[in-house]
Amino acid sequence: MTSADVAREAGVSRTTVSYVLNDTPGVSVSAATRERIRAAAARLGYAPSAAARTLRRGRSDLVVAVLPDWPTGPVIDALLDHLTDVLATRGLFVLVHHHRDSRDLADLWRAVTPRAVVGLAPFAPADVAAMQRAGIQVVGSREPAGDGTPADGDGFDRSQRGIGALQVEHLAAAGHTRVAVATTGDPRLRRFADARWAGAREACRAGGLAEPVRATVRDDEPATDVVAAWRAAGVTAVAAYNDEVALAVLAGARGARLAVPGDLAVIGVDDAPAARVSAPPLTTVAQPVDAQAEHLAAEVIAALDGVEPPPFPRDPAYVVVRDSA
Amino acid sequence: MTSADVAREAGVSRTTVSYVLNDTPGVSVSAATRERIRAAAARLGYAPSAAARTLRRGRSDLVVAVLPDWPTGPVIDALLDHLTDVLATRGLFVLVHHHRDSRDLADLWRAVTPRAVVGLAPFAPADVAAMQRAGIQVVGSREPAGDGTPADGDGFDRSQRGIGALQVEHLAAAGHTRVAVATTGDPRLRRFADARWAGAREACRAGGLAEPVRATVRDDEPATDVVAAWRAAGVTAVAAYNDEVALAVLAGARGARLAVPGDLAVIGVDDAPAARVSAPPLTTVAQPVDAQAEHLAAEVIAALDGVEPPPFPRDPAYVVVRDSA
DNA sequence: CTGAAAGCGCTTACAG
DNA sequence: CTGAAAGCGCTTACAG
Repeated sequence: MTSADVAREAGVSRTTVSYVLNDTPGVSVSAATRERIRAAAARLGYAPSAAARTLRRGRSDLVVAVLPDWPTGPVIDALLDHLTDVLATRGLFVLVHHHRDSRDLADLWRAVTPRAVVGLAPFAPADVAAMQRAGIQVVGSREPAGDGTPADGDGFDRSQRGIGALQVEHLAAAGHTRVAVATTGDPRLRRFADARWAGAREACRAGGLAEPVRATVRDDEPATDVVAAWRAAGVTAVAAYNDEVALAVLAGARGARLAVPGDLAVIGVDDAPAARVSAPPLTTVAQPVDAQAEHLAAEVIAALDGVEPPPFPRDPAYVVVRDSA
Repeated sequence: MTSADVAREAGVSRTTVSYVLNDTPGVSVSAATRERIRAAAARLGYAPSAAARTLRRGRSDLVVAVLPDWPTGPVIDALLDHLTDVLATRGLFVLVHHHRDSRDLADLWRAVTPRAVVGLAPFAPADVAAMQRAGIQVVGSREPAGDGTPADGDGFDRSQRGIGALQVEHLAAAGHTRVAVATTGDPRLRRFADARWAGAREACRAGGLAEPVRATVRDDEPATDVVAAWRAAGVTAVAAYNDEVALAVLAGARGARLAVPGDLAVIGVDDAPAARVSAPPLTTVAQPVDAQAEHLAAEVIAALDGVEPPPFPRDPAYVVVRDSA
């Protein structure tokens, strides 16, 4: 089923079929002919070949969003949701790929030839260079330098450090001076975890608190032992990597017979639904997902149009105060 | 940068370049020439045009997985993860699309021309027909008939009903006779929710329990009022749509000063990490994700190879007993 | 063992 | 207002 079939069926040339079906501006085709062509296309169930179109035009209508390896969560979901909507208005489709390694990535963009690749996971510099050489717009974060210097350009690390700082500042305002950071053991989230830890340390220093301690806390078992150890070390407040980790800390406090927030204050990140129904309800850091989603979409659009990306929104996170801290 | 450039650089024809770079079987090219071609390709950073290749071959290397609209969760994540791995061994890429409506779907597969489309969300029959007409393999669930007849072919409804039944059977075995179902209000999960409700009713009937009651429970606020109403109606056990809903029921029980499981037993679904750290730890229904992932991948492979799909695994869910029921 | 040529289906200058 | 023709980059019978 090709445009030639439609042309034959409608009694016109492929040229005219293409003009009409693409609404090519600047060509005048009689209303009757247009109607005839559309009817023929519909009757035959004609769908143009994306491959041929892409080959001819030199670009596809696809945008690939590359995610970090699992797990992702509701914030990324919302970002992609919005991106999908915004790009749909330009006739572009967002396809999500779950990233494994670099080899995979190169094969991927070669197999898709997308208009743009949006990275929610950081890309290696070599990957970025290769994609750009192939004419693909690359949006999103570069890998940070190995020396701990934050990656430039996207504000990602600044934003993540801000979250860690916000947690500590909230705890400090309540009078806590010995703070623990409950970090995630998931290696895929390392970059986030490290940035937040850095932010927490900076905030402790800036606020004159003791150097914070850091421990890995699993989200699938009560953190009883860790909580007991913290207690013994004089820790009175915990900044958790996310709400799930915070819930495990809450369970650990129950196990260690500690009152929350009396004996131990706990603050999470994400404002997940479960944070509202825990015992006690969880104080947490929320991110204005809408603003971040707007920003990401704007970045992609800017890249597609070849203009300067908008500035990263400044420290957009805020504390949702409930009962745990 | 085309294969012609590589040919010129290596001093051979495009034919030979194609043979060597694709490892076409049955052609003999001298090792020296092969080496020269590979070196030239590497030096020039040559990547074949996916569009041209797809056009020529008549099929791309892409498989699109269509998800239901948000949210998805860890089970689906694991399914896709495994599918990605398995298909990678055949040189195929899995790209995920988050489905909105039918219009969107048609545009999508036209823009991608994938080898197969895997539906984790149900497809409308017209969509399935159109894709098949375009030579795309369609794997996954059809929309169930409007009259409540389960969709045939994929075992989906049978499996979901089994989950609802399993919850009720566990509660009945503990002596409960008045059971409530806490369902989700999320319209995107309606199909799951309805199937599980049907399974719960069947199990009540089969077990000689009273007809169950059903209420919608949000996962982001304590279900205090609903729990109080159930209590007044003599309900002693709740089968929740998932663990998040179960957590909200737990919070409702706290709010209504009810002991769990003494006054009210609660059972969830998913065995999420949070189920292990709640107060009390949550009894829940787990699904052997690995088996389901195997099955989905096998289904896709079968469709690609044009052979009969393997049978759907039978009632694979099981109860994880903790303290809440 | 290697190359010239056809053709996948489309879009778009160009000619009429 | 409409059509014949070129060409996007690749693969693969076919000829040598």
